[in-house]
Amino acid sequence: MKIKKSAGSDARERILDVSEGLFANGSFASVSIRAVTSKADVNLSAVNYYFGSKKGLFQSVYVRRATLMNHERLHLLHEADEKAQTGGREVTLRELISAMLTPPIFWLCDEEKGLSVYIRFLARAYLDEASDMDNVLRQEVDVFDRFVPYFQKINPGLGEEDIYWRIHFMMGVMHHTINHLHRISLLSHKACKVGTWQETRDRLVDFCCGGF
Amino acid sequence: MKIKKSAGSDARERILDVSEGLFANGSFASVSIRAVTSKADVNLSAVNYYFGSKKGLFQSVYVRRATLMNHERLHLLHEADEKAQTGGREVTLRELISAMLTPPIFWLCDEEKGLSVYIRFLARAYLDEASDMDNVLRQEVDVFDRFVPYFQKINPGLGEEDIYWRIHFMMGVMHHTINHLHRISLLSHKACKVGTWQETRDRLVDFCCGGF
DNA sequence: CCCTGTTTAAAACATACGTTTAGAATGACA
DNA sequence: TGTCATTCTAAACGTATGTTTTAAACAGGG
Repeated sequence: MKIKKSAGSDARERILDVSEGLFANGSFASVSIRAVTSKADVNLSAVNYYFGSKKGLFQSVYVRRATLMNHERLHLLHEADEKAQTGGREVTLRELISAMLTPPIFWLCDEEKGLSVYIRFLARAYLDEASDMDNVLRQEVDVFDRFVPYFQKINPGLGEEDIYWRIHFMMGVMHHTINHLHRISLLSHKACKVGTWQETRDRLVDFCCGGF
Repeated sequence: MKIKKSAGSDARERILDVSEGLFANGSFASVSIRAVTSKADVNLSAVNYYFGSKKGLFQSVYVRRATLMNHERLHLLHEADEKAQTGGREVTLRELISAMLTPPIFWLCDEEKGLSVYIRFLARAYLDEASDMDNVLRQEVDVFDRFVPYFQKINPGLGEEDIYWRIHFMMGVMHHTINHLHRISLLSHKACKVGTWQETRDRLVDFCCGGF
């Protein structure tokens, strides 16, 4: 049950990398510790040694990058706020939505750094009961709370309830886009191709701006 | 490997009902045949007897209701088309979107008939690699194809590609709404409550109409 | 009634799973 | 160099899994 947090050898990191990938493609139950350890080229007991349990591993995969992503969101919000203040105007709806969606979409499309895997992991983790995702959400909720006043300033007619519903919907579009990006070509009989991440992000932001 | 299709005893139906519920709440791998059979109060071997395998069971759960739902969608489309023709006008965007979203949302919120369980099952099945969902999608794709000309007539400026992207986004909002309906109250600090299905549907359709 | 096909039942099979244990290797520091 | 905590390894444990097998119960028509 003891969970090590000290500066791990690279074995620990390798386990996180590998399991992040496997959890991104399969459900919690369908990914076995043995699959993880053999692919990470570490001993079977390493997972239990470093993370205490399979569930501990899963949560560690989440934690490793979550804070950074939400930090990026707040950074973009802050940037937009500053730019608006110096320009003597309000933050635009598009800036707000873009601040929320750009980090995950950007990460998603950045194959090089392996962040894309994490995003797919995240989107899947939302649905998996095995991972205690209410705690996960709480971190995101805190971030979204910071956005709410801006939405209200832009559209004073909107109640808090309306705003939360729409944020909720937005996350829906995003997670679905993430999880089914490859399927757009099937759905469209190959008419659609997945382009750059900016293209995807713009389409998504367009859609969400319209929704708001 | 033989799959029975004849008029089954109610054991077969009971297995479908129970596993539909279990698969709606957990991943394919996390639901065991033993959990299904014991809850359905049938013998362990019944699943393999009736459906050949666990995967066969999963697909049978899907097939049992899929055709009906897509039929409802087409029926609503047809209805809207007729009403428009007699009125001497075009089918509206809202009618189109409503035709696509109403059946699943309606089913989702109809606790009585147990259809809601199927919708949650469906939304989850989209993400589960264990179930060969490309075949599943093909059935939906055929239905959506019937909608495309209408979208084009409403907005001739839109290319096929744009339309498929937006349909894709719409499905995203819907599946997310379905899977996380209970979470809206957490996200909003209990400001939002889940009301009637019409209310949910209207919010959803509003959002999607805006997106289009 | 017996025969035939279908359905249910119990048991066993082989394998895969998460976890634990006991000990070897390693490396830092005295 | 010897000590000690940390890291890694190999093996085993107990349990749960999907599936198969064998045979019993059942139903309907000749």
